[in-house]
Amino acid sequence: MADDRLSVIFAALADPTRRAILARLVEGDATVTELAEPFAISLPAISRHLKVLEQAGLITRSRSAQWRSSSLNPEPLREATAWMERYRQFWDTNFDRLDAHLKRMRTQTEQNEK
Amino acid sequence: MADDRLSVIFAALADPTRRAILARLVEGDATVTELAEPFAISLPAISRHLKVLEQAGLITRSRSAQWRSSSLNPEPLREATAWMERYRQFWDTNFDRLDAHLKRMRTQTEQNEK
DNA sequence: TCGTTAATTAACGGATGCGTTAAACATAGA
DNA sequence: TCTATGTTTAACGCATCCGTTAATTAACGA
Repeated sequence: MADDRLSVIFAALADPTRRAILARLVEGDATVTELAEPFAISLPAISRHLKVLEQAGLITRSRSAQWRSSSLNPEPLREATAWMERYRQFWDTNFDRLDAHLKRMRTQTEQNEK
Repeated sequence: MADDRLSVIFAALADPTRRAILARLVEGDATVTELAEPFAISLPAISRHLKVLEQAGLITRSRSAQWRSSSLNPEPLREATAWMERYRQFWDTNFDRLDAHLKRMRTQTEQNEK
């Protein structure tokens, strides 16, 4: 896999188990065992998923005694959506209104600066 | 890779060459050869990337004589952003979507003007 | 029909992804 | 210190991804 940041983020999201883990973390921090509970896969597998999420910056982890707590850090999702926003005009008709509005504002600003 | 729709979409986006192809298609439909031109990889490799994008629904293809034209279909991006939107409240405390969008657009515009 | 152009498919190699089980590590606590 | 608990690392198997080159398919056009 390419190691640029966006690729790492999208790759992390391309697994349903990892997306489910993120969804679970919305409800609050959780330990590895807690996160593993809903899934029919081994603990080491979950551990690896968490590593992937951590490397993508989607979670941060803290240790307290022998427990490793994961917490959600959705900032990378902002980057990912920012990338996709560039395509919004192709599916979102509201964008046209917004874009027109923006253009008007810019024109206005430019005139003000003259 | 899991074969659910979101996984397929995110996996398709997890490659910089494929994202570059999508970016190129914003400017209009293109043939395989045209799409391959900026890259230092072989035509068959591009052909496979296009297949991945097509299976993710991100492009549609038409044939005219011996040319296969690709055109952008960003609908899957809407699905992907829809999934991510559920996390927006965690990164955008102001939650002023319009404002954020305008800010992004302005930045982009400024960069384009440089 | 033959040659040219456009694109895909076939066959292969190497890297990575995702799962497993077994072993190791880290900490708490009797 | 010994044991239990939580988690990670090691080692492996198998599937998939991503690239290559060579061969094949498809359509045009002299």
